[in-house]
Amino acid sequence: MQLTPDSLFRALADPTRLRSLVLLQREGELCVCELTHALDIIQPKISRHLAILREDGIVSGRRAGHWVYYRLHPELPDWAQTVIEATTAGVRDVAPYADDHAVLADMPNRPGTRCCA
Amino acid sequence: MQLTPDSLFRALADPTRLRSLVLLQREGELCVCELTHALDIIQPKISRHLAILREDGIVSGRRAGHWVYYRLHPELPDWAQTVIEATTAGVRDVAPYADDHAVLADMPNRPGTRCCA
DNA sequence: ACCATATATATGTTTAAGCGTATGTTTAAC
DNA sequence: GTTAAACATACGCTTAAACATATATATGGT
Repeated sequence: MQLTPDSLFRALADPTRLRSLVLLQREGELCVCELTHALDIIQPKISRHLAILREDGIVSGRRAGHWVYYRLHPELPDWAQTVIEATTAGVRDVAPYADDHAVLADMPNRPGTRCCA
Repeated sequence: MQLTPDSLFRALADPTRLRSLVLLQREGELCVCELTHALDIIQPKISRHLAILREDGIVSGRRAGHWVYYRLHPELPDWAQTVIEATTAGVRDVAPYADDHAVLADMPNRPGTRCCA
């Protein structure tokens, strides 16, 4: 199934999905609980939006123990990658995207991080 | 007033607006009747969508006699220009964007064109 | 002044999309 | 096999956005 411009832009049109994608572009891979924390949005809402992005082929998820990690879909068409990159570059320093990144960096007990350096 | 990612992507999420913007990116400037013809969409619908794009600062219009010509807004932020350029490049050859372009090229009596070479 | 053409807006209706809450599923620890 | 944590889905509701049709506002020609 091919990603159409229509479905990509409909996906990007929702603030929760856009913030998630910008964060994924910056971080590479994040689990649901990290997104939930960073965006301060309740878990079912994050999950539902990730499901939409997954169905459109915009992100892919992998399970690892308790956690499910999401990333931008590795086979995104070039133009779509460019769109997401350009947007991320353009909004790095503005609200709420900058704050999402900062809040994530301060998150305690992130899975996958060693507890002691 | 600044263009936010939210408003740009909400704008791009509608097929009529996306097709119009792709065509404007390719052609530079078009009047309402050219868009109406190229997309085969009734005039009030085109006008309403152009009004939305205008209010968001995504396009600008100028009147010239009977006609109103629209173009991408000259002061679009870089990231937004990149988004529109990348999308246009990615969809040039796929439906319905390629057809829109072809239909426009075949349009008889386009305003602004000389009737004889 | 009147008419035709091009474009804009207004109105009422329909459709879709997001939301919160509640519940289901998967995994690992014990 | 029971429990708890992480994640996913289902349901009913509400809101917003697109639509078609009708009408209003330029503008230029006569």
